[in-house]
Amino acid sequence: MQALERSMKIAALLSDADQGEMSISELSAQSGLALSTMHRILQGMARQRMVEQDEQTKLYRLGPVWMEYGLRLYDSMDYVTKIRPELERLSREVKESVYLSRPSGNEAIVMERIDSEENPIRINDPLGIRIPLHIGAANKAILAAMPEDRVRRIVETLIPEEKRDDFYIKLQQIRDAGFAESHGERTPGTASVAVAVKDGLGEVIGAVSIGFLDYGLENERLAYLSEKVMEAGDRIGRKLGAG
Amino acid sequence: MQALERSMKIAALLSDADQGEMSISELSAQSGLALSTMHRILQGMARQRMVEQDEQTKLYRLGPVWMEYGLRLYDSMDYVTKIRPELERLSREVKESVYLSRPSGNEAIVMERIDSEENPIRINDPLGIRIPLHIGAANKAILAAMPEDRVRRIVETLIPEEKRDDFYIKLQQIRDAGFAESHGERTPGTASVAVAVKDGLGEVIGAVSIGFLDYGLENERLAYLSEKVMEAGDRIGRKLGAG
DNA sequence: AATTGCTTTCCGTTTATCGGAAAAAGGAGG
DNA sequence: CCTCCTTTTTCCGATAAACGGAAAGCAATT
Repeated sequence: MQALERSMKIAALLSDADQGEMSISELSAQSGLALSTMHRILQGMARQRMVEQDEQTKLYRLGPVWMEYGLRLYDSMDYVTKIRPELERLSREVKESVYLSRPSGNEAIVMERIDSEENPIRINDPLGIRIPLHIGAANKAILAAMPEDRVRRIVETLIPEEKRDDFYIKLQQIRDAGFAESHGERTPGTASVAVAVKDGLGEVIGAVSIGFLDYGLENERLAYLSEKVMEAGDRIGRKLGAG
Repeated sequence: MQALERSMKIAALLSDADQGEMSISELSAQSGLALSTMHRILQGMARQRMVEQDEQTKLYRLGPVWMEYGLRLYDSMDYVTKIRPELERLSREVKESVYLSRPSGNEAIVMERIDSEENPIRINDPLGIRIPLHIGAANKAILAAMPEDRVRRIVETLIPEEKRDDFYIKLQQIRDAGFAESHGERTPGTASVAVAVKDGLGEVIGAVSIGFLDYGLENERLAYLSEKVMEAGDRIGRKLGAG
C-alpha cells in the first residue's frame, strides 16, 4: 500500500508548506521521490481532489476533500450545537483565547479556537495541530482524567523511565486541584489553564483551555481564570451528560 | 493509481454510513471489492490514520487525518478571526441559523453553521456537504457574483440547454436585488436568503445565508432578513478587503 | 535565438498489488 | 462444553499496475 503512504506524505508536506503550496520539483526534492513518480501520484491525488493545482503557477495545494470529510466529522460530534456556544461564552467572560482539544492516540488535536474579540493579543495555536499528550495544560488535563491503565500505556511510550514518577505526581496534583496549568511549555511567555471534558458515558472527549500571556500576571487573575475554565467544563459536561 | 481511488471510495462510503461506521464485509459488499482486498486496503488506510477500527466491534470509521488537515485548511482561510464573528453577530440579530458556503468546482461546500441559541428550530444542513452551484440561495448568490465566462461554463455543465435562458435571467435578478432567495428548493418548508462574499481581490470566496422556516412568513420579515444578510455580507467584505 | 529551469510524457523493467482460498477468531445455540 | 456458523484475517503464486530514468515540452529570461 505504498501509494497511500506516499500520498499522505505529500499531503503532510503540503500542509506544512509556506503558503500551503509547493511545486512538483520541491515536493520531489523534499520527499526523495523521482519527478515522474511524483507527477503521477499528484495526478492521481488531483483526480480524487486530495490536491489541486493552480492553473497559473502550477503549484499544488491540498484539495477540498480534507475539509469536506473533516467538517462532517466535526459536525457529528456535538461541537456546533453544544460545545461551541459554551466556548464562546467563556471567551467573552475572560476575554482571552479559548481552545478545545481532543485526544487521538498519544496526541491531542486542537479542534476549536475562539479568539476574544476584545483582546488583541493572539497566541494562536493553529487548528488541527497534533500535540503529544504530555505537553501543555489541556493535554495533561486529558491524561489526568483517563483511566489508569490507559494513562500508564501512554506515559510509557512518551516519557523516559526516570521521569515517569514525577509525571504521575503531577497528574495527581491536577486531579486534586480540578484543573491543569502550564507555563511556557509550548510557547515561551504564554500560559494556560485547562479542564478535561467527559461525555455522558464518562469517556474523556477532550479539554477546554484558556491561553494567555504569562507576564505580570497576578495570582488573583490566575485563580479567576481557573475558576472560570472549571465552570465552563462543568457546563459542557452537563450538556453532554443530559444527551 | 487505483489504490487511491479505492481508498477514497471507501472514505466516501464510511462518511455516508449510518453511524459513520461499517464492517469490513459491508464495505466489501457495497464496493464490490473482494474481502481480502478490502482488508488489505483498510489496513493501509489505518496505518495512515485515514480510518480507525473500533477495538470491540471491529467496525471501521473515518480516522483523524481528515479533521487534522481539514481544520488546518479551515484555519488558513480567515474564518476564525474575521468571518465567524460576523456570522455570530448575524445569527444573534436575526435569531435564525446562519451558514457560510464556499465554491469548489461546480459545487459549494457548507463551511460553517451558526445555530441560533434562542431559536429551537434547526434546519441543520450538515457541515461539509457539497451542493451543486445552481441549487439554493447561497449557491445562486455565488454564481451571480462570478465572472461571466466562468458562470457560462458552470451553467453549461449543470443545466439542460432549454432551461439556461431562464436561469441567466434569474441570476440577473439576483444581481439587481443584491441578494438571492430560495423557497423549498432543497428542503420543503424551508427558505433562505443569501449574499455573495468577495475577498480583497474581488474573487468570490463564498456566500452568507440565513435559513428559516417558510411558513406564515410576512413580507416584512423577509425584507428584514434580506436587509440583515446584505449588511453582514458588506461587513465581511470590508474586513477581507482591508486585509 | 539560445539558455535555463521547470513540468509533462514515454516506455521497458520490475515489483507491489490482486483476490481466491484456507485459516483463525468470535458468538449463538444446543 | 462443544459445535456450527458468521466474520475477520492471513497466505501465496499469477499478473497487471506502478516505477523512474530519460527525453520531450513549455515558458520565462538574457
